[in-house]
Amino acid sequence: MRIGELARLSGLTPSRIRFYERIGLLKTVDRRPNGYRTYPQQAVMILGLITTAQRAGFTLDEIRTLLPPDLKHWDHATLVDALTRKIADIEALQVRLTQSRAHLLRLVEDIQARPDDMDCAANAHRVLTNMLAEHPEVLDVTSDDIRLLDMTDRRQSVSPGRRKKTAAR
Amino acid sequence: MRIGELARLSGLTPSRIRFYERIGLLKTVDRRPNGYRTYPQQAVMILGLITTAQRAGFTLDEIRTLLPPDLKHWDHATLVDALTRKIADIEALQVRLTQSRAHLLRLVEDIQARPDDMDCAANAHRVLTNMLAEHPEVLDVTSDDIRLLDMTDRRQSVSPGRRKKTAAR
DNA sequence: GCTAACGTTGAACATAAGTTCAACGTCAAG
DNA sequence: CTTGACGTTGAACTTATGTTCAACGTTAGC
Repeated sequence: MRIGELARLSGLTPSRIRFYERIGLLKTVDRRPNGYRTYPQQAVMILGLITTAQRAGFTLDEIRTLLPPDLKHWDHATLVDALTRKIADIEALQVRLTQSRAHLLRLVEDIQARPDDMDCAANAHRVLTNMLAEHPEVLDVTSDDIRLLDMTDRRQSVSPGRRKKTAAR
Repeated sequence: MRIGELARLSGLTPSRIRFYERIGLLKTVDRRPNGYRTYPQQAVMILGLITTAQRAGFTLDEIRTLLPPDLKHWDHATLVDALTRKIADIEALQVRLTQSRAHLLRLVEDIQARPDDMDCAANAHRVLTNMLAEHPEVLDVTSDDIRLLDMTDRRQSVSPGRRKKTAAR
Protein backbone atom coordinates (compact mmCIF):
# COMPACT_ATOMS: atom_id res chain seq x y z
CA MET A 1 0.00 0.00 0.00
CA ARG A 2 1.06 3.62 -0.45
CA ILE A 3 1.65 6.11 2.29
CA GLY A 4 -1.82 7.64 2.21
CA GLU A 5 -3.52 4.37 2.87
CA LEU A 6 -1.06 3.43 5.59
CA ALA A 7 -1.74 6.80 7.20
CA ARG A 8 -5.47 6.14 7.17
CA LEU A 9 -5.12 2.62 8.52
CA SER A 10 -2.68 3.57 11.26
CA GLY A 11 -4.21 6.89 12.18
CA LEU A 12 -0.87 8.68 11.77
CA THR A 13 -0.05 11.50 9.39
CA PRO A 14 2.07 10.82 6.32
CA SER A 15 4.65 13.29 7.57
CA ARG A 16 4.95 11.37 10.77
CA ILE A 17 5.38 8.10 8.91
CA ARG A 18 8.10 9.63 6.74
CA PHE A 19 9.70 11.01 9.88
CA TYR A 20 9.81 7.57 11.45
CA GLU A 21 11.52 6.29 8.34
CA ARG A 22 14.04 9.15 8.42
CA ILE A 23 15.13 8.33 11.95
CA GLY A 24 15.45 4.66 11.14
CA LEU A 25 12.43 3.54 13.08
CA LEU A 26 10.34 2.21 10.22
CA LYS A 27 12.31 0.12 7.78
CA THR A 28 9.65 -1.93 6.03
CA VAL A 29 9.31 0.32 3.03
CA ASP A 30 10.01 -0.15 -0.65
CA ARG A 31 9.92 2.11 -3.65
CA ARG A 32 7.92 1.89 -6.82
CA PRO A 33 9.63 2.92 -10.05
CA ASN A 34 7.90 6.27 -9.79
CA GLY A 35 9.52 6.96 -6.43
CA TYR A 36 6.40 6.32 -4.38
CA ARG A 37 6.85 4.49 -1.10
CA THR A 38 5.07 1.21 -0.75
CA TYR A 39 4.45 -0.67 2.48
CA PRO A 40 3.50 -4.22 3.43
CA GLN A 41 0.43 -4.92 5.56
CA GLN A 42 2.76 -5.50 8.48
CA ALA A 43 3.55 -1.80 8.58
CA VAL A 44 0.18 -1.08 10.14
CA MET A 45 1.01 -3.32 13.04
CA ILE A 46 4.47 -1.87 13.43
CA LEU A 47 3.07 1.64 13.63
CA GLY A 48 0.52 0.40 16.13
CA LEU A 49 3.32 -1.03 18.21
CA ILE A 50 5.26 2.20 18.05
CA THR A 51 2.41 4.38 19.24
CA THR A 52 1.49 1.88 21.93
CA ALA A 53 5.06 1.86 23.18
CA GLN A 54 5.11 5.65 23.15
CA ARG A 55 2.00 5.76 25.27
CA ALA A 56 3.73 3.47 27.74
CA GLY A 57 6.52 6.00 28.10
CA PHE A 58 9.16 4.77 25.69
CA THR A 59 11.06 7.28 23.61
CA LEU A 60 11.43 6.71 19.89
CA ASP A 61 15.10 6.06 20.52
CA GLU A 62 14.29 3.32 22.99
CA ILE A 63 11.70 1.85 20.68
CA ARG A 64 14.21 1.78 17.85
CA THR A 65 16.64 -0.26 19.87
CA LEU A 66 13.93 -2.69 20.93
CA LEU A 67 12.05 -3.22 17.67
CA PRO A 68 13.48 -6.19 15.81
CA PRO A 69 13.88 -5.99 12.04
CA ASP A 70 11.40 -8.82 11.85
CA LEU A 71 8.37 -8.84 14.09
CA LYS A 72 8.75 -12.57 14.48
CA HIS A 73 12.17 -12.41 16.09
CA TRP A 74 12.25 -10.46 19.31
CA ASP A 75 15.10 -10.24 21.72
CA HIS A 76 13.13 -11.55 24.66
CA ALA A 77 15.67 -10.88 27.36
CA THR A 78 16.37 -7.30 26.34
CA LEU A 79 12.71 -6.60 25.84
CA VAL A 80 11.58 -7.94 29.20
CA ASP A 81 14.44 -6.07 30.77
CA ALA A 82 13.41 -2.78 29.19
CA LEU A 83 9.78 -3.33 30.10
CA THR A 84 10.70 -4.06 33.68
CA ARG A 85 12.78 -0.93 33.93
CA LYS A 86 10.00 1.11 32.45
CA ILE A 87 7.62 -0.27 35.03
CA ALA A 88 10.04 0.80 37.73
CA ASP A 89 10.21 4.26 36.17
CA ILE A 90 6.45 4.48 36.26
CA GLU A 91 6.35 3.47 39.87
CA ALA A 92 8.92 6.07 40.78
CA LEU A 93 6.89 8.66 38.98
CA GLN A 94 3.77 7.57 40.82
CA VAL A 95 5.54 8.14 44.10
CA ARG A 96 6.54 11.61 43.02
CA LEU A 97 3.05 12.43 41.85
CA THR A 98 1.56 11.32 45.11
CA GLN A 99 3.93 13.62 46.93
CA SER A 100 3.22 16.52 44.63
CA ARG A 101 -0.47 16.05 44.99
CA ALA A 102 -0.26 15.94 48.76
CA HIS A 103 1.89 19.04 48.69
CA LEU A 104 -0.62 20.96 46.61
CA LEU A 105 -3.53 19.83 48.74
CA ARG A 106 -1.77 21.01 51.87
CA LEU A 107 -1.04 24.28 50.17
CA VAL A 108 -4.67 24.87 49.22
CA GLU A 109 -5.77 24.06 52.74
CA ASP A 110 -3.16 26.40 54.10
CA ILE A 111 -4.35 29.22 51.94
CA GLN A 112 -7.98 28.71 52.73
CA ALA A 113 -7.35 28.29 56.44
CA ARG A 114 -6.48 31.94 56.85
CA PRO A 115 -7.90 33.17 60.14
CA ASP A 116 -10.41 35.89 59.37
CA ASP A 117 -8.51 38.36 61.44
CA MET A 118 -5.23 37.83 59.65
CA ASP A 119 -4.45 40.19 56.81
CA CYS A 120 -3.37 39.10 53.40
CA ALA A 121 0.28 39.92 53.75
CA ALA A 122 0.66 38.05 57.00
CA ASN A 123 -1.14 35.07 55.56
CA ALA A 124 1.07 35.14 52.53
CA HIS A 125 4.07 35.10 54.77
CA ARG A 126 2.66 32.24 56.81
CA VAL A 127 1.91 30.14 53.74
CA LEU A 128 5.21 30.85 52.04
CA THR A 129 7.11 30.02 55.17
CA ASN A 130 5.29 26.73 55.48
CA MET A 131 5.91 25.96 51.86
CA LEU A 132 9.57 26.68 51.74
CA ALA A 133 9.99 24.87 55.03
CA GLU A 134 9.11 21.63 53.34
CA HIS A 135 10.93 22.60 50.22
CA PRO A 136 14.24 20.87 51.01
CA GLU A 137 12.50 17.60 51.62
CA VAL A 138 10.90 17.88 48.22
CA LEU A 139 14.12 18.98 46.60
CA ASP A 140 15.81 15.82 47.74
CA VAL A 141 13.63 13.65 45.54
CA THR A 142 15.94 14.53 42.71
CA SER A 143 15.83 10.95 41.53
CA ASP A 144 14.35 9.33 38.45
CA ASP A 145 14.04 9.89 34.83
CA ILE A 146 10.73 11.37 33.93
CA ARG A 147 10.24 11.59 30.28
CA LEU A 148 7.13 9.46 30.51
CA LEU A 149 3.98 10.55 28.85
CA ASP A 150 3.60 13.43 26.46
CA MET A 151 0.17 13.98 25.10
CA THR A 152 0.66 16.97 22.88
CA ASP A 153 -2.91 18.16 23.45
CA ARG A 154 -1.97 20.46 26.27
CA ARG A 155 -4.83 22.20 27.92
CA GLN A 156 -4.25 25.71 29.12
CA SER A 157 -4.87 25.36 32.78
CA VAL A 158 -3.97 28.94 33.54
CA SER A 159 -3.93 30.91 30.27
CA PRO A 160 -0.55 31.08 28.69
CA GLY A 161 -0.40 34.79 28.01
CA ARG A 162 0.86 34.69 24.46
CA ARG A 163 -0.30 32.88 21.38
CA LYS A 164 1.35 33.17 18.01
CA LYS A 165 0.34 30.16 15.98
CA THR A 166 1.20 31.37 12.48
CA ALA A 167 -1.90 33.47 11.87
CA ALA A 168 -3.74 33.88 8.57
CA ARG A 169 -1.74 33.53 5.37
CA MET B 1 23.23 41.09 46.15
CA ARG B 2 24.70 40.35 42.74
CA ILE B 3 23.80 37.47 40.48
CA GLY B 4 26.57 35.16 41.63
CA GLU B 5 25.47 35.26 45.22
CA LEU B 6 21.84 34.85 44.28
CA ALA B 7 22.84 31.84 42.23
CA ARG B 8 24.63 30.30 45.18
CA LEU B 9 21.79 30.98 47.58
CA SER B 10 19.07 29.73 45.27
CA GLY B 11 20.99 26.85 43.79
CA LEU B 12 20.25 28.01 40.24
CA THR B 13 22.77 28.97 37.59
CA PRO B 14 23.26 32.62 36.69
CA SER B 15 22.23 31.87 33.13
CA ARG B 16 18.97 30.46 34.38
CA ILE B 17 18.32 33.50 36.51
CA ARG B 18 18.98 35.81 33.57
CA PHE B 19 16.71 33.63 31.47
CA TYR B 20 13.89 34.01 33.98
CA GLU B 21 14.35 37.75 33.80
CA ARG B 22 14.29 37.69 30.01
CA ILE B 23 10.94 35.93 29.90
CA GLY B 24 9.44 38.30 32.42
CA LEU B 25 9.32 35.85 35.28
CA LEU B 26 11.73 37.53 37.66
CA LYS B 27 11.17 41.25 37.91
CA THR B 28 12.82 42.15 41.19
CA VAL B 29 16.12 43.25 39.73
CA ASP B 30 17.89 46.58 39.62
CA ARG B 31 21.06 47.79 38.01
CA ARG B 32 24.18 49.28 39.49
CA PRO B 33 25.84 52.13 37.60
CA ASN B 34 28.31 49.61 36.22
CA GLY B 35 25.55 47.58 34.62
CA TYR B 36 25.63 44.75 37.15
CA ARG B 37 22.30 43.34 38.25
CA THR B 38 21.43 43.62 41.89
CA TYR B 39 18.73 41.70 43.71
CA PRO B 40 16.86 42.07 46.99
CA GLN B 41 16.84 39.27 49.56
CA GLN B 42 13.31 38.47 48.46
CA ALA B 43 14.65 37.17 45.15
CA VAL B 44 15.88 34.02 46.84
CA MET B 45 12.38 33.21 47.99
CA ILE B 46 10.90 34.01 44.61
CA LEU B 47 13.29 31.64 42.89
CA GLY B 48 12.47 29.03 45.50
CA LEU B 49 8.81 29.48 44.74
CA ILE B 50 9.42 29.16 41.04
CA THR B 51 11.32 25.91 41.29
CA THR B 52 8.84 24.51 43.78
CA ALA B 53 5.98 25.36 41.45
CA GLN B 54 7.85 23.76 38.56
CA ARG B 55 8.28 20.58 40.54
CA ALA B 56 4.55 20.57 41.14
CA GLY B 57 3.98 20.57 37.40
CA PHE B 58 3.44 24.23 36.56
CA THR B 59 4.99 25.63 33.41
CA LEU B 60 6.95 28.86 33.59
CA ASP B 61 4.13 30.47 31.67
CA GLU B 62 1.62 29.43 34.27
CA ILE B 63 3.87 30.53 37.08
CA ARG B 64 4.29 33.91 35.46
CA THR B 65 0.56 34.50 35.38
CA LEU B 66 0.20 33.41 39.00
CA LEU B 67 3.15 35.15 40.63
CA PRO B 68 2.08 38.57 41.91
CA PRO B 69 4.41 41.53 41.49
CA ASP B 70 4.54 41.68 45.26
CA LEU B 71 4.77 38.48 47.26
CA LYS B 72 2.45 40.00 49.83
CA HIS B 73 -0.47 40.40 47.45
CA TRP B 74 -1.66 37.19 45.95
CA ASP B 75 -4.76 36.67 43.90
CA HIS B 76 -6.22 34.05 46.19
CA ALA B 77 -9.10 33.00 44.03
CA THR B 78 -7.05 32.55 40.87
CA LEU B 79 -4.30 30.81 42.76
CA VAL B 80 -6.53 28.31 44.52
CA ASP B 81 -8.24 27.73 41.23
CA ALA B 82 -4.99 26.96 39.45
CA LEU B 83 -3.81 24.73 42.25
CA THR B 84 -7.06 22.82 42.19
CA ARG B 85 -6.84 22.30 38.46
CA LYS B 86 -3.27 21.13 38.77
CA ILE B 87 -4.32 18.62 41.39
CA ALA B 88 -6.93 17.32 38.99
CA ASP B 89 -4.27 17.08 36.28
CA ILE B 90 -2.10 15.05 38.58
CA GLU B 91 -4.93 12.72 39.42
CA ALA B 92 -5.69 12.19 35.76
CA LEU B 93 -2.07 11.41 35.15
CA GLN B 94 -2.05 8.96 38.02
CA VAL B 95 -4.94 7.12 36.43
CA ARG B 96 -3.08 6.93 33.17
CA LEU B 97 0.08 5.72 34.84
CA THR B 98 -1.80 3.01 36.66
CA GLN B 99 -3.19 1.82 33.36
CA SER B 100 0.18 1.96 31.65
CA ARG B 101 1.80 0.07 34.44
CA ALA B 102 -0.87 -2.63 34.39
CA HIS B 103 -0.50 -2.84 30.65
CA LEU B 104 3.24 -3.37 30.85
CA LEU B 105 2.91 -5.92 33.61
CA ARG B 106 0.43 -7.89 31.58
CA LEU B 107 2.76 -7.69 28.62
CA VAL B 108 5.72 -9.03 30.57
CA GLU B 109 3.64 -11.87 31.90
CA ASP B 110 2.41 -12.60 28.42
CA ILE B 111 5.90 -12.82 27.08
CA GLN B 112 7.18 -15.01 29.87
CA ALA B 113 4.18 -17.29 29.78
CA ARG B 114 5.23 -18.76 26.47
CA PRO B 115 4.47 -22.44 26.47
CA ASP B 116 7.75 -24.25 26.06
CA ASP B 117 6.52 -25.99 22.99
CA MET B 118 5.57 -22.79 21.20
CA ASP B 119 8.14 -21.31 18.89
CA CYS B 120 9.26 -17.75 19.01
CA ALA B 121 7.38 -16.54 15.98
CA ALA B 122 4.09 -17.98 17.15
CA ASN B 123 4.60 -16.50 20.58
CA ALA B 124 5.37 -13.14 19.07
CA HIS B 125 2.20 -13.31 17.10
CA ARG B 126 0.22 -14.29 20.19
CA VAL B 127 1.64 -11.44 22.26
CA LEU B 128 1.23 -8.84 19.53
CA THR B 129 -2.32 -9.89 18.93
CA ASN B 130 -3.12 -9.60 22.60
CA MET B 131 -1.47 -6.24 22.77
CA LEU B 132 -3.09 -4.65 19.80
CA ALA B 133 -6.39 -6.08 20.90
CA GLU B 134 -6.37 -3.85 23.92
CA HIS B 135 -4.87 -1.02 22.00
CA PRO B 136 -8.12 0.79 21.13
CA GLU B 137 -9.14 0.84 24.76
CA VAL B 138 -5.86 2.49 25.62
CA LEU B 139 -6.10 4.84 22.69
CA ASP B 140 -9.34 6.25 23.99
CA VAL B 141 -7.70 7.72 27.05
CA THR B 142 -6.74 10.63 24.87
CA SER B 143 -7.55 13.01 27.70
CA ASP B 144 -5.44 15.34 29.80
CA ASP B 145 -2.57 17.64 29.56
CA ILE B 146 0.61 16.00 30.67
CA ARG B 147 3.40 18.44 30.86
CA LEU B 148 3.90 17.56 34.51
CA LEU B 149 7.33 16.81 35.77
CA ASP B 150 10.52 17.24 33.86
CA MET B 151 13.64 16.27 35.64
CA THR B 152 16.29 16.88 33.03
CA ASP B 153 18.47 14.13 34.47
CA ARG B 154 17.23 11.48 32.13
CA ARG B 155 18.63 8.06 32.62
CA GLN B 156 19.18 5.93 29.59
CA SER B 157 16.93 3.04 30.27
CA VAL B 158 17.69 1.33 27.03
CA SER B 159 20.80 2.88 25.50
CA PRO B 160 20.02 5.66 23.09
CA GLY B 161 22.22 4.53 20.23
CA ARG B 162 23.75 7.87 19.35
CA ARG B 163 25.55 10.44 21.43
CA LYS B 164 26.92 13.64 20.01
CA LYS B 165 27.34 15.98 22.94
CA THR B 166 29.74 18.56 21.42
CA ALA B 167 32.93 16.61 21.93
CA ALA B 168 36.25 18.05 23.04
CA ARG B 169 37.29 21.69 22.84
C1' DG C 1 49.56 47.76 35.79
C1' DC C 2 48.42 42.80 35.48
C1' DT C 3 45.61 38.90 36.48
C1' DA C 4 41.59 36.34 38.06
C1' DA C 5 37.08 36.33 39.16
C1' DC C 6 33.02 38.13 38.15
C1' DG C 7 29.77 40.62 35.22
C1' DT C 8 27.40 42.00 30.57
C1' DT C 9 25.27 41.03 25.82
C1' DG C 10 23.17 38.67 21.80
C1' DA C 11 23.09 34.68 19.24
C1' DA C 12 23.31 30.08 18.55
C1' DC C 13 22.72 25.42 20.23
C1' DA C 14 20.37 21.43 22.55
C1' DT C 15 16.39 18.02 23.07
C1' DA C 16 12.13 15.27 21.30
C1' DA C 17 8.93 14.54 18.22
C1' DG C 18 7.11 15.98 14.83
C1' DT C 19 4.76 19.77 11.31
C1' DT C 20 4.79 22.96 7.63
C1' DC C 21 6.31 24.77 3.40
C1' DA C 22 7.73 25.45 -1.38
C1' DA C 23 8.73 23.51 -5.47
C1' DC C 24 8.21 19.91 -7.96
C1' DG C 25 6.64 14.95 -10.05
C1' DT C 26 2.75 11.32 -11.08
C1' DC C 27 -1.47 9.66 -12.32
C1' DA C 28 -6.47 8.91 -13.27
C1' DA C 29 -10.70 11.04 -14.76
C1' DG C 30 -13.17 14.09 -17.42
C1' DC D 1 -4.86 18.41 -21.95
C1' DT D 2 -6.21 20.12 -17.82
C1' DT D 3 -7.49 19.48 -13.11
C1' DG D 4 -7.21 17.44 -8.54
C1' DA D 5 -5.57 14.22 -5.53
C1' DC D 6 -1.69 12.17 -4.21
C1' DG D 7 3.32 11.68 -3.94
C1' DT D 8 8.44 13.38 -3.43
C1' DT D 9 12.31 16.28 -1.30
C1' DG D 10 15.03 19.23 1.84
C1' DA D 11 14.89 22.86 4.88
C1' DA D 12 13.01 25.47 8.19
C1' DC D 13 9.86 25.92 11.99
C1' DT D 14 7.57 24.58 16.52
C1' DT D 15 7.53 24.20 22.05
C1' DA D 16 9.73 24.54 26.60
C1' DT D 17 13.49 25.30 29.22
C1' DG D 18 17.45 26.43 29.53
C1' DT D 19 22.96 26.24 28.28
C1' DT D 20 26.95 27.66 25.87
C1' DC D 21 29.81 30.79 23.50
C1' DA D 22 32.42 34.76 22.00
C1' DA D 23 33.58 39.19 22.76
C1' DC D 24 33.78 42.43 25.79
C1' DG D 25 33.53 45.42 30.53
C1' DT D 26 34.52 45.81 35.85
C1' DT D 27 36.81 45.26 39.99
C1' DA D 28 39.83 43.62 43.75
C1' DG D 29 44.21 42.10 45.07
C1' DC D 30 49.00 41.72 44.35
